[in-house]
Amino acid sequence: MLKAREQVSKATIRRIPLYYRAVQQLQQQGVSRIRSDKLSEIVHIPSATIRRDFSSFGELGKSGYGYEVTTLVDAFGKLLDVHSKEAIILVGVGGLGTALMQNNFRRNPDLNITMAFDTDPAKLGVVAGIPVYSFATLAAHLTPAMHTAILAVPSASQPAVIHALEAAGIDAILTFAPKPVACAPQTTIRYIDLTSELQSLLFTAHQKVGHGAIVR
Amino acid sequence: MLKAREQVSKATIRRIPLYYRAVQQLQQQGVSRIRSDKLSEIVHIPSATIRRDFSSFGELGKSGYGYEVTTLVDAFGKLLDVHSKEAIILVGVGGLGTALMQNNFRRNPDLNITMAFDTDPAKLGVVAGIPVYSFATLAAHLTPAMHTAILAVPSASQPAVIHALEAAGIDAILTFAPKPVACAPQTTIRYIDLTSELQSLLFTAHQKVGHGAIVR
DNA sequence: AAATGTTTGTTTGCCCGTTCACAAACAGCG
DNA sequence: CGCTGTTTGTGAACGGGCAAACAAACATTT
Repeated sequence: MLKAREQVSKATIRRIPLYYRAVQQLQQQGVSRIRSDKLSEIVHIPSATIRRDFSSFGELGKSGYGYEVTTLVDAFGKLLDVHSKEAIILVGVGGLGTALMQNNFRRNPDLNITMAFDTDPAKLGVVAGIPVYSFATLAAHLTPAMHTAILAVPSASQPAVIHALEAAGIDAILTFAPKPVACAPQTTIRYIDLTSELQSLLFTAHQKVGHGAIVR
Repeated sequence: MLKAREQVSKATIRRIPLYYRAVQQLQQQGVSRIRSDKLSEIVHIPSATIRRDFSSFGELGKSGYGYEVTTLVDAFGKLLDVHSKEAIILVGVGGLGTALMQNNFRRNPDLNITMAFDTDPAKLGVVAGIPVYSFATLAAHLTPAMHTAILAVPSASQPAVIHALEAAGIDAILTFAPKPVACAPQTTIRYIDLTSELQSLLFTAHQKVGHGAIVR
């Protein structure tokens, strides 16, 4: 059913979570089968792209019929390693960090921030049911199974934090600090820079007067 | 000096804020000139790409010399319309919305959330110095100069909110709700979906064991 | 069981963005 | 002022992802 993982294009990878969410909702609504052109209206992605994406994971559908929703949910769930109870650590318990802890990916019960760290002694304790430890005790609290971190720290301290995380075995990092940083080759970093996003949004909005656009 | 705005590639647009931040820092550090290969080490973007990006705004540099930092700061500042005091409205004063208000793009003094809206009467008042009004009074509080909004509302209510915003003259929207939505043609929407970002990060991190990657 | 209509998976061509590589242009210096 | 070394800007090749189109495959109906 599922192809061996050859090379899946980065663009496709970024769309998997969208697909997964959509078919999950369909399943909850009691829909048992779906065609690519109908799904296209839901996720706003061309049906040709959808079929090409799906086909890169094997033959999930049937001609003249469509896709079984259950099949898709299972396939994407396996791909995304849902139900593997990913334990995520958070570094930086400021305004943004606190908001993330309160939210804690409620939508996905298997993605959980399990502990947080900060250098400010005033921040230590428990926030939204999650313990906050001193950043100095990072290595002592990490288990070998933890390899994912979210960073909500000031840009200035980011390089040092990333260095410490790598030393502690973290190899997947999502950060909100805009400072580009050199990292170890096995580390994957995803930057989310809110100010940049906003500025480039404003630029395109001003540029194309009269033509709207959805920017992904 | 500055080219008339022809077509600037979307990829380039997304990099402008990075460049702007980098050259601003250089200026603060007293650096007066910079070469493309040196800048490449700072922003982690190939020097060829940097030169091509810069050249799409005119001839900003001098052969055998490099770029005058002042020239770059001016050019990117003009491009991004810095100092135009963009007034931004926020809809949804939950955990994430509150964090955004506290932060309020402090790094950029000309990007400001000036007012917020929520449907919950308990949320009304003032948060971080910013007034929070009832969402029902949206149209009454907006001025014609306001055309940018940030959404931190539940997915379910997003379509209705976007519809109301468009009716009130908003045409640039940054949203944190993952639900894809149909919008008017003149509206530009940028989605930031934290769960999706995290899931695709985990997928690539698991996929490429032994090969790291910086995902932008 | 055959005929018909529908939908997938894939092929093909296209477009955008990145990278390479080099000629032209300029700074620095003797 | 001419010479040398350096760096830009860009033409050309490359690669990846996207949209269209179609043959093959399956469901459905008679």
